Amino acid sequence: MQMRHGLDKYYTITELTREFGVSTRTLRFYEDEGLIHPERRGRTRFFRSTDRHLIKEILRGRRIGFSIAEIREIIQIYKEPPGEAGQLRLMMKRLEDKRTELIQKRRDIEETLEEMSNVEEACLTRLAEIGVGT
Amino acid sequence: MQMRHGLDKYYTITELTREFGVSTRTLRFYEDEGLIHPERRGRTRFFRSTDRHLIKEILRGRRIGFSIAEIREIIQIYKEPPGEAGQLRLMMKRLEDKRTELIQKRRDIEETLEEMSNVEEACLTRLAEIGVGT
DNA sequence: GTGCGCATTGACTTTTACGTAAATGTCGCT
DNA sequence: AGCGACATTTACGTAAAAGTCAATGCGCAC
Repeated sequence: MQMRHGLDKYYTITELTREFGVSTRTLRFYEDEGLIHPERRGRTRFFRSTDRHLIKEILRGRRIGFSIAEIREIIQIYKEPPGEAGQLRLMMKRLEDKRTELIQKRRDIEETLEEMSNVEEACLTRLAEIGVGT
Repeated sequence: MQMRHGLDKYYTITELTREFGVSTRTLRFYEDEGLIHPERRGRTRFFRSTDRHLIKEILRGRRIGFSIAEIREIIQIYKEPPGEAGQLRLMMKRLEDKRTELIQKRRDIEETLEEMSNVEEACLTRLAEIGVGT
């Protein structure tokens, strides 16, 4: 009995680099790091939609400021959630820590966005002043 | 005529490292990078409250993911907003870009927080299952 | 089959943001 | 004057995340 998933689209490496605005080096790097596992035909990589999805998540993690190690860990959790109670509890504690960190980060962003609005307004005012004299 | 600000508190480097949970190396590094300018008595640094405030902002920028160069630039803007119209317009464009980036980042964080909630819930369910058998 | 262009690989390099170690200075106390 | 506790300076180290470069391979259009 064979799994059949022939209808999944294949993506080439350059397609994905274009879609996500990253270099081929980056995607190969992620593969080296064990984050994605594109198939091969000869030496050429063929990416499944699952890889594409993973890449999306990796990039999101990157934007948030997660390290490769952290991202790998997260992916691992999705692939095989820990079964043992101690492991589970440990994981939940770390989740809690991460959550705190992210909430702080969100607050930081919000404060910064507000300040940026102020600066922008000041700029507009200043521009208007100058503009009058022009 | 002399400016008098004798009542400002001085902070030692270790006070600040303790308050902010960073190393002395980090604060000296920020000074080397021209982000802060503590005074000196002999070779010893004495930090004013303005430095302390700056450090707070620097660390916030760091948490958000700004590079030292970006942080320096932001500080610069606060110190002397550009006077010329072209400069102003350029700055506003870059502000706009940054804003977009930050908003994306905030969305990333929110998505991640949601997913974390899901994972956490799954963990709890799993724990309950195991717990029953224990 | 030859040339073209994209792919791949491996090795080396770079940048950022500090860490770390060693040697030396400084200050208050006794 | 000497001690201990911090501070400073200089210089080298390092980890993460790619960038860059050179050599080579593969497929296919002509």
